[in-house]
Amino acid sequence: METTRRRITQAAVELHGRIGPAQTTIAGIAELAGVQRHTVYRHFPTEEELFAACSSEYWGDHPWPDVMPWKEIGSPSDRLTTALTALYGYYETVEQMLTNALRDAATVPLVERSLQPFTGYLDDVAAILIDAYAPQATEPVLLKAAVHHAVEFPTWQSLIHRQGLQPEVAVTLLTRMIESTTP
Amino acid sequence: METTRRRITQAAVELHGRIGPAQTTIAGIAELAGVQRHTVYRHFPTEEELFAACSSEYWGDHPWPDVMPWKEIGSPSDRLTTALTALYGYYETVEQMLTNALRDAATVPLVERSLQPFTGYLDDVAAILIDAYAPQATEPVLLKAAVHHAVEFPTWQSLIHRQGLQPEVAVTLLTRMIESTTP
DNA sequence: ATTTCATAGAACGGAGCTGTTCAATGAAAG
DNA sequence: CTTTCATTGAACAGCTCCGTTCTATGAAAT
Repeated sequence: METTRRRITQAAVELHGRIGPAQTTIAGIAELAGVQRHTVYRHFPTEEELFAACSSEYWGDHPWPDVMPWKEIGSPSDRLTTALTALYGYYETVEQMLTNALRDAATVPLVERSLQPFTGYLDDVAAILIDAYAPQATEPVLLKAAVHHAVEFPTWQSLIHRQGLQPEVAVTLLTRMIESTTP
Repeated sequence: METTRRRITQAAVELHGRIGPAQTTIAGIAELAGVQRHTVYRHFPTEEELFAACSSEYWGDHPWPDVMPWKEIGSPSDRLTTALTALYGYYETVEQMLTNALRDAATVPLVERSLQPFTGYLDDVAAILIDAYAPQATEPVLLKAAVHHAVEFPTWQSLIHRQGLQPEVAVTLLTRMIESTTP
């Protein structure tokens, strides 16, 4: 039955967000799903398939901000502000999961693999932002580093959570950093 | 015997740096120290005492850069550059341990407690740097956030490792970000 | 009406870790 | 020389997880 499968992946996603993938056990998933451990193994013979199902499930529910509209924005500053604001709004909604997943990626190889599409997306975002500034860039290395840094989730965590900035203020600060690398 | 105790704490520190505190087991420590598990329990009845011994051992071997000289530097820019450069050099030497400890702090309460002195040190550093700029600061909130962000280990990780910047270049970039908050 | 199949429920052996206990060894201190 | 004490080595019960196996139930498909 399809509903059983979904209850399992939903339970897994729930636990990944609550305690993190590293601490999530098959036993825990089965219990939360109200299912026998055995049943989990039937649907997902390998952890790999389970992780894949979780990724689909989660990213399906939390799609990344669409980058297409940003490409239409000619002004580098506007493009940057728009993209960063959207991205930071998105981070608010996926905070728990990203916090746990990025933390556990270092210890659980499967988690790192599951994050690769997201990492690729961030690289795309960064490339689009860099492109806008590229023509006038006098320090391309610094520009690239600054944009990639701005786009990362740990940077959002630092500025928003630990430094207590409002998202718009954080965007302002990072915009200044990035634009300090262009004339 | 005192040497046994030190072999135990050294083994523990070694494992904390290699695989992280969260994955470090008493059994593993005993084995690496070439000692019976029992012996570990004798010297450190509670995990708390073991962690305390590890902290002393590690911070003793890797003392934080002295902040006193920085207070003598009148120029805010010079003070900032000097301090950040020293701090970033220090981060190179404690990278593994900080990477693991900060990651595991979220899941192992004892690790978080052990890190509090270090966190306090970073706050001191930030305060000293902010002080230098404070008189001319027109946006104190931004200034404070920027300095705290610059001083954090995750920021160093991002700029140095993931963005691939040279330390001096990273310092330059962050200096610009910070100084963009003052006239 | 019968077969098929997903699931429940229970159990197995194996692994790794925990904290504790016991007896044996050996070295240093009195 | 004798006592004290740190350490060894081995064992115990306990816990949680793993992956697998068996039987039983029940519902849906044919």
